[in-house]
Amino acid sequence: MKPVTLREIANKLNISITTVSKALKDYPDVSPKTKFLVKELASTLNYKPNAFAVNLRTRESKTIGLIIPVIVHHFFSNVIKGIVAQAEKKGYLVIILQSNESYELEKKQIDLLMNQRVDGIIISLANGTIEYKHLTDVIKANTPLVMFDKIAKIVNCSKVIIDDRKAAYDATQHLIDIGCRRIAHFRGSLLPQNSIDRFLGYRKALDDNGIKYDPSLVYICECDDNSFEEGKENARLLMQEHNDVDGIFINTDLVAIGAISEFNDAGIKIPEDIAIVGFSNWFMSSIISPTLSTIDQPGVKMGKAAFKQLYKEIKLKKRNKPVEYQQIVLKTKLIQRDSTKL
Amino acid sequence: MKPVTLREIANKLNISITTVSKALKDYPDVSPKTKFLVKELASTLNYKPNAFAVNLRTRESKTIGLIIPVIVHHFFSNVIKGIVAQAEKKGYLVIILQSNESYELEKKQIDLLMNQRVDGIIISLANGTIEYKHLTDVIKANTPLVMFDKIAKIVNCSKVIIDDRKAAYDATQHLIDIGCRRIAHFRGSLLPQNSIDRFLGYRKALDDNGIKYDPSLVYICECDDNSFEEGKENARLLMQEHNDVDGIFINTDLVAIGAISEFNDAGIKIPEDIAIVGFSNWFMSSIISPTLSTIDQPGVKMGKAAFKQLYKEIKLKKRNKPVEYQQIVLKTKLIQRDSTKL
DNA sequence: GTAAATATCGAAAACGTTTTCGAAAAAACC
DNA sequence: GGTTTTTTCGAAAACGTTTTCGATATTTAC
Repeated sequence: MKPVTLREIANKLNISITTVSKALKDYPDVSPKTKFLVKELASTLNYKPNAFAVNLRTRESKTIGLIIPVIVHHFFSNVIKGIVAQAEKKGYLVIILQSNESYELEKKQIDLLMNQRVDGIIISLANGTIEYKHLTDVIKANTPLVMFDKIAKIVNCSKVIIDDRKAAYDATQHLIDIGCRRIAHFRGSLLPQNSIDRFLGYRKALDDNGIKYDPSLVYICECDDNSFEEGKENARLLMQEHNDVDGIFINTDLVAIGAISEFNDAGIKIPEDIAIVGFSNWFMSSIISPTLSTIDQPGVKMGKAAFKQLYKEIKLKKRNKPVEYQQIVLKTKLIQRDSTKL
Repeated sequence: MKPVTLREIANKLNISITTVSKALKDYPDVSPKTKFLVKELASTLNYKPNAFAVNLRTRESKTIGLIIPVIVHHFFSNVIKGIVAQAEKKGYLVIILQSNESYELEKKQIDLLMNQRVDGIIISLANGTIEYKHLTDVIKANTPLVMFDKIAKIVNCSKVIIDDRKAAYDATQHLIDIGCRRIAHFRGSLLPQNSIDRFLGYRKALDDNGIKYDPSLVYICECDDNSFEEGKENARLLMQEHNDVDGIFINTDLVAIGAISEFNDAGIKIPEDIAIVGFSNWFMSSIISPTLSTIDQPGVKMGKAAFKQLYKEIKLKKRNKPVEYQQIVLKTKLIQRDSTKL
């Protein structure tokens, strides 16, 4: 009933706890014979070391924390998948928390994870996060921290991202290439770095093609959730305010899909009347009608890369070696589908 | 740098560790004055108890394990969301593992969680799971276990499910109500209980309406993953083998969406030529064209219910009280959309 | 045969907490 | 004032492991 301990094994073999422990870990100062006996008995008794005791002693929890804004998003659940898979390979468990895009919750969760003495933390910031003290505190406490996707440039730690600016540039250039000249942009929330970068990429593409930037064509949403509804709402506004727009670059696929749905209902033809490019390559985008052109953002790969970097830093820290923070930039690619096939 | 311990607080105040510990936990045998001093110092030093030490002593980890077949599924990520949210309310953390529908992995992961001494486990079985020893072992070890969605009827523990049989009956009856007479069924994998139940519901509805059951209209997929591709493949087969079918009840929305996509490509009209009902109410189903009629399966609610039950059992176990296992059945409802609007 | 080197073991401290139990001090009672 | 009760504290054991270091026992060297 109760889990087996070293003591029990020691008692049954009439040897000390010390020797049992050493035998199991192949210390050189225990004879082959006792090693054999110990290992055999341990396996028949199905001995499993008590993780708490080990952790207390070694100050390693073999556990990492992951904080993401929302779980129910194709991109994020892919990242989770990548992280969990990679972590398991290295014998690490992952504690997942959802910040719900709330700065306050995010702070509390960081606290929780630190109290749990996780070996490292991977995080994608909430849109509402404007201060970074809780993050620098993690670094000060010497706990490895890796940020991905929604990062804070100012915080000094490793990051796994895509080149949002370039991706947005590509998306906008694509719209221009197929003949769009009045191009709107749904940029979502104002704050997060990737929202900013995508906006800048959009603007740069306009500039480089001699198209005048019109601020009234940029739709911001303070709603903090990049939702389907946001897409519908923005599309409605756009139809009222600008009936001359012939292309839109939209921050996130889900929002783009909301817009498509609204345009479909309103009888506006995609791509003939308005061409649309989304962002992230949600699975959904390939089955909506018309199918949505988008930027492929490799979620699983990002998750794996983030864990790998974290793992590296955990190991370095253990050996008291200096770590140098990496900025890992993953490749994206434009996927053309029907929403931009003129 | 190093985390603060009870000892440090004790030293600074010139009192014993015991008293510090008691003061922080409001034991009655410490004076209000020292309580005040201790608490004040603890908060200025930002003292946080070492979770390992606490756990080692109290044999409570305040952590639960969650094993699900796939994270990147709308239904499952909603369940995760429900569990994580509810757990956080009670101060519990969730370790999430993905079995990838593999029995072997599932076994290993149960082992991992047990070694971590989690306080309880919530699981949705892999399709490949045919033996249940790893699960009964959990129960034997006196660790609360709650199964949801994909359960094993034979295992004696609490379960959170929907009435798959009734839901499937409703879906099939709906097809009959709108005039379908040759109704196929894509049942997915053979093994899991809900696949069986949905099939039985389908069959019962046929029986009750005097429609002869034709085994050749039931499409099984051994591919173990309920995918979009499975839907396309089955749709192709169906078109070759049975051009008289006028309705399909499909095990999962994602598969249904694959089928819709294939039918769309083949120029088969939905619902005029074939009406379709899916299962689960993925978000995607409301935006595909035609929109998909389906059974709403409340993921977040299931997650919350599962955690609540687990929590109850953890508390009961702690007080050495007997627990009685619950079978919680959540309500589903049919959502009619365009794929069955004749 | 003695000295030195090696092989094998175990006692004990430590990780940071919680809780039992007894002791000392203070207060209450007669 | 002496006894009892109450308040307040701390020593110590315990949770299960890891690791240091010293103690035997055995082998090797001469």
